This record gives sequence, structure tokens and C-alpha cells, in this order.
Amino acid sequence: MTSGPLVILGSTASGKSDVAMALARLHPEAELIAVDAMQVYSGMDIGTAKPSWDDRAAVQHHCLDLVDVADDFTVTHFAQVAREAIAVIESRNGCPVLVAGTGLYLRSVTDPMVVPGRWPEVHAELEARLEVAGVESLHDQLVALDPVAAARMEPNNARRVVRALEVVLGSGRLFSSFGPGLDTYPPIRFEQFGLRWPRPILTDRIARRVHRMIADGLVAEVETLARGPISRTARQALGYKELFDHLDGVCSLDAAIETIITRTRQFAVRQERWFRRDPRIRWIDIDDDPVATALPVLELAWQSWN
RNA sequence: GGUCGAGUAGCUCAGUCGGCAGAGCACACGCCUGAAAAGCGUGGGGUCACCGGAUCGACGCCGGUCUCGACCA
Repeated sequence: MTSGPLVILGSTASGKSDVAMALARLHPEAELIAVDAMQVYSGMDIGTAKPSWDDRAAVQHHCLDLVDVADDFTVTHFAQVAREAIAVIESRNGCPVLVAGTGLYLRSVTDPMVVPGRWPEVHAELEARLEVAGVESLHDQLVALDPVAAARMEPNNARRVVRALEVVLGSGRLFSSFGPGLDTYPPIRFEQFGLRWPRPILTDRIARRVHRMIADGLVAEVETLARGPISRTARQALGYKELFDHLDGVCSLDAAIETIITRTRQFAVRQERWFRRDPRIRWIDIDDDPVATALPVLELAWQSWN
């Protein structure tokens, strides 16, 4: 059986970074690629649980700090950078190991995804129509133009309806004609391992981690960001948007922390739901020490890979 | 001790004239193609504090009990 680069994936607080670091320390040729929609922002370190500077000095990391917090960021940009990183690592006989928490970003790297282009003027016009005419009107038009795409989304999901119409009107092609969709899982060269926890234990880990982030100075980090411009993409990061609210006087610090914990828990569940649909993932069940449990499994895979 | 108010889903609370028990959040399940830590859909869940009464019929009306809060003593 041929196998390719390893992917270590899991929800937030699943311990995937620790496991990846432990694996990389055993294999000097390993280089880590962070597949994470928020760790691409420089200046957002504590709240995104970015690898420490010590870890980054010990093991080569990629796809961290790609852009300034003032910039928007997209899947396509990520896919491009990550694919380049993989190519560079392999060209010097290194071994890329993807550490993934953002499902869509991971698919954009591992799968042959064709993401349609952008048509900003069409998009702006659709947003304007959304204001006056409402989602139903736009969805009706999508049903008429691209029934397949329309059937794949909730009529109420304005963001997706607008995007699909943007592509149809802008490209002259059907939105549904771009790639097979996310619900097909073709064979790929990546070997994916998922870290899976009993939910109550993960919930507890999340709460403890949020409190540790606060103790580590997350509020000060957010205060620093609040002084400068920040993109809508970065602004919505968990732990940041709630503390922006707190700093604006919307809620107390304790209330903000409770909200962060709740939303992070919900996010972790959404990550699990995304990943568990992918039949290509091999799951490692953990209920205590992620490194001790997962490392032997990954070592086996590593041996058959190299 | 007295007066008034409150008690309804895990939480915060709506519930009109007595006529099938509701919302938001939480939770569970699902979706996802240039914002994805984003955006959306579906669902489960009730001794309407308790006991009794009048009524064809009570969360609602009458009597009593308990708990909480405010005020008065």
C-alpha cells in the first residue's frame, strides 16, 4: 500500500499540535504545516493556540503568520501557499506533516478542489439586491439558473446563495459545474489520522484551555489588536470577538470568558461533524494522554511511509 | 408577623377573554466550493411550585400550603 504525507487532524483542544511536535522531534526530516484559518494571522498568537517560539525553533513550521490582521484571507490563498510548502519540503527530501483543524482548508489542499473565481462588481450588486429584495428573491433566481446548486443549499443561507449567484452570473458557468462538490471522497495520497475524544472530557479541556489563555495574557493581546485595523475575517476569531465586546463595555470579562468557552465547545463539535463524514480518516480514540495514545499509531504509519 | 410581587423547558422569560404549552439561548443531529474559529437547516425536551375546589374544559378562576424577592413592622 502506498502512502503519502501524514495529516493529523482534530478539533480544537484535541492535542494535535502536541502529537505533531512529538512526532517531529523523533524525525528531523519532518516539517509541520498548520492547516488553520486563524493561525495564518500574525499577532494572533495566544487565542489561536499558535505553536510556541521554542517549538518553531525546534521544528520547521509552515503556514503560520502568513498575513497581517488587517488583511482578508481566503481558502484559495491558503491552498496555494500550503501546496507550495509541500512541494518545497518534498523537493529537499523532507516529510510534510499537516496539522489540521479547519476542514475546508484541509480539503482544499488534499483534494482536487476547483474554487471558482471572484466577481466583486457582481457580488456588490447582489449584496445590494439582498438588502432590498431579500434572500428569497435571490434564491428564486438561483433555482432558475442553477437548480443543482440551489438544491445544495438552504434558501435562507444568504451568504452561500449570493456566492453561487456571483459565480453563475460572473463566470457564465453553472456554480455546480465546478468540481464534484464536497460530498465525494476520492482516493488521495495523504494519510489522515483523526484525534477523537469523549465529548465531556473535551469540554473540560476546552474550559481549562480558555482560562489558561486568559492567564497567559489574551486580554492584552486583544487590546493591542484593538488599536489597529483588523479585517472582518480576523475579527471573528473565537476568543477575540468576545473580548473586543468586553473591551467595548458590552459585557464583563467573566461573561466574555463564559461565551468563549461555550462557542469554542460548539466550534469543536462542528469540526468533529465536518471531519467524521470523511471515510478516509483513521480515528484514534483518546481519553487521557494524546501523545501517549496517538504517537505509536503514527509511528507505524511513518514506518510504512518511509 | 403583615402587605405586595414572583414561581412555566437545562437557563432567561412570554402566554390576550378559560379552549391542543411558546420564544431566545443551551443541547442533539445535519448541511457546507474565494469570510469556514464564518454561515445555515432540522429536532428532542414540560407534574405550568404543591394540595384541594367550581367548570364540559384550568398555566389562567376560588381556597389553602411551600419557596424566593421587595417593602412595612
